[in-house]
Amino acid sequence: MSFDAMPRNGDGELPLDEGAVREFVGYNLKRAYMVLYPAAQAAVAELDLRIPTFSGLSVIVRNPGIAPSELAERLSMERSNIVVVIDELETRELVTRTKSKTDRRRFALTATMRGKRLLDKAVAAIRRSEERLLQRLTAEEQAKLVELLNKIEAASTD
Amino acid sequence: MSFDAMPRNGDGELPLDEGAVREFVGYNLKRAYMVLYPAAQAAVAELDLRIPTFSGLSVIVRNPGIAPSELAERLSMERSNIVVVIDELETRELVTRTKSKTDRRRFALTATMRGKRLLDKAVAAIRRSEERLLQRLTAEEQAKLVELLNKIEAASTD
DNA sequence: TATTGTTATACTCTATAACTATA
DNA sequence: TATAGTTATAGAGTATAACAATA
Repeated sequence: MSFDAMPRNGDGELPLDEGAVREFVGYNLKRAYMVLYPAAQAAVAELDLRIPTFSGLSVIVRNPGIAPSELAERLSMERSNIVVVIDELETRELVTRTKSKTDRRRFALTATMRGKRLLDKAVAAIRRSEERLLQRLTAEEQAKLVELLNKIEAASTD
Repeated sequence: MSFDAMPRNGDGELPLDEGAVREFVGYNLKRAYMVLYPAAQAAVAELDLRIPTFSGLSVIVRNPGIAPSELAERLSMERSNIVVVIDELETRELVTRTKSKTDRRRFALTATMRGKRLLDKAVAAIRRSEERLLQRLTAEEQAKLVELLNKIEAASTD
């Protein structure tokens, strides 16, 4: 059984149908992402960070000596775009770039104390943002959500 | 109890830590989105459609006579960007733009038979794409995922 | 030859400002 | 005065191509 769409009178009185897009997981994913992303963006903007720069810093802090190409792969970013991120971090003295001794093509990236401290602030800011926006989800639901999202991510290598 | 990050030797032998970004729902959301989105993009590209254009068509088909501004609100897009979408759809004769009689500022958008047929093909193409990428999720898991995503989306009005 | 870092450039989606015609 | 559609433009994130230095 099916229903034909009802013609509209142009006055906006009838409720709008969502359209076929709603059937897709990808669309629902995007709509949720568009809630969390701008909020996280605003949170780190107060610390003069962009999201890609924050992400880069967060990986460098946990992996002292990491090379730009490794960082790029870890974040699924292009090397050319990672360069810009590292430039930002180095200019602000949040990260140091030192030449590798074993392979002189490479750089070793290390977070400064200042970088670590700023990361802590940024993490706290995004946490506050997500806490507010994820209020309707229990801790179990949030864990389940991440689990399901990670299954999709893992499917990319199939 | 905590562990200090282990310094790297620069040869890429040690496994890389994910970084603090992984704790955030937003990051996991993005990673999953970056799997589904390019796949959907490739699917509709075979029909010479962009994702925003496909989305617009899908809403117009289900809401004959809808106005551009209503379409923009339904898809959370700017009116200025919706104009481009409608231009594409009208040029390809997938949608007709006719002046409203009750309010001459408005247009009534209606999908042509050709538009409806193309939408069916596009929907089928994205379905195939998602079926492949969501294989690791049961139907119940997919439903649960959408439910949780929609809770996040609903939080944007809090 | 292949890889690392780099630069320059282009592309997509999204956002903002200003204009016109109608209301 | 407010709204609908429109145009032009800018922004952010991402992607591609080419190059020098090094392996």
